Amino acid sequence: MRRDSRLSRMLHVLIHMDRHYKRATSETISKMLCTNAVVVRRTMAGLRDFGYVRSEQGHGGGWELARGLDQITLLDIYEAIGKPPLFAIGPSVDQPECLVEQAVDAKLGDALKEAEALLLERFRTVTIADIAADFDRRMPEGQCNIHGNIHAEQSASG
Amino acid sequence: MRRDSRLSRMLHVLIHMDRHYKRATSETISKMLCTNAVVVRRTMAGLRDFGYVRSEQGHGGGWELARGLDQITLLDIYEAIGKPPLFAIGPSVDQPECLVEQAVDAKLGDALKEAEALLLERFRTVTIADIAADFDRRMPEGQCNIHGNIHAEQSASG
DNA sequence: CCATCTGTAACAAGATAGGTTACATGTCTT
DNA sequence: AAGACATGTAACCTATCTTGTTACAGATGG
Ligand code: FES
Ligand code: FES
Repeated sequence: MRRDSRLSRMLHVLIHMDRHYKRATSETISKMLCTNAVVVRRTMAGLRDFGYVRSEQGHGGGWELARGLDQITLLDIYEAIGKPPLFAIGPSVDQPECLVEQAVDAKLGDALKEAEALLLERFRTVTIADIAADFDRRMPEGQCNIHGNIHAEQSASG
Repeated sequence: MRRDSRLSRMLHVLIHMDRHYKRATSETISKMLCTNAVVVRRTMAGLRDFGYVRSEQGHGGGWELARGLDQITLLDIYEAIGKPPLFAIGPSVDQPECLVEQAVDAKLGDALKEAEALLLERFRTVTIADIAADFDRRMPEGQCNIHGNIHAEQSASG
């Protein structure tokens, strides 16, 4: 597989949980994300450990939000999924002996650090509620009907 | 392997070619980069196609610079190696139907685009000569002795 | 007890950079 | 012309990482 999509996926599911579900099972979430329930548990385990969601086992269990979307930033989720590497390029060795390579990696590292700082600053200042507000602008009715069957089934049982 | 190191490697070798060699074979370069001669040819083929280096076959052949290091930017080399993806994170699907996911990817994409623009701007404004100047500050004698045997052998024959 | 969940280990699949082997082609020396 | 030397390139393997899948243990409530 190519690029790590865990951050995007977790933002997606958190907004759906806030808007459409009180509580959702890994199975339900896996259908939204077009993936497997084990992948959902694996990824959301980090969010649970950081206190952004709660999980309950057994009959009637599942996942639910532990705080409001305005209290969670993109940076929070990025850290909760384990701070995966942001960049796909980098030096070939960690501690090069060659002074030329040291100079190359230093200059390249400066540019990467600047870009990383900018990216993480954006992550820090954007809450998931901000993204949900963008969703509201795209769909004023507040209802996304692509997986309407799942939503209906849940809101009937919830 | 983890992160694409072709940009770093090409910058490294171009500076060595400017400072220590008139002409270098793929074999010699592969020893500098601790890799294989075929990998060197494969990667430098892009630089040749863009006119930054020349290659000559046959006896006495090899690679040489086609222009001064002050005439080559990091962006030039990044493009010459085929513009590999810069980021290791991204959305899970290209054209999501779900409006929530569209909002997530749009917001995430904005942050990534900003960081990418900054990174490419740095690449555009830094020449390889700038990096070589940093090398001079680290090693005023202008000689890196780690692979001194290779350098000596080349400057004797060259 | 049993159905329903999460938690987790173990392994397979898919993608990509990099390493390796093999061979064709071009070029200089003798 | 012969042979050494060097690039050009295809083909295949390896390493690593995210994701997908199967299997099973443990918790929970009817
Ligand atoms: S995932 Fe958004 S409506 Fe189904
Ligand atoms: S690679 Fe820099 S001295 Fe050998």
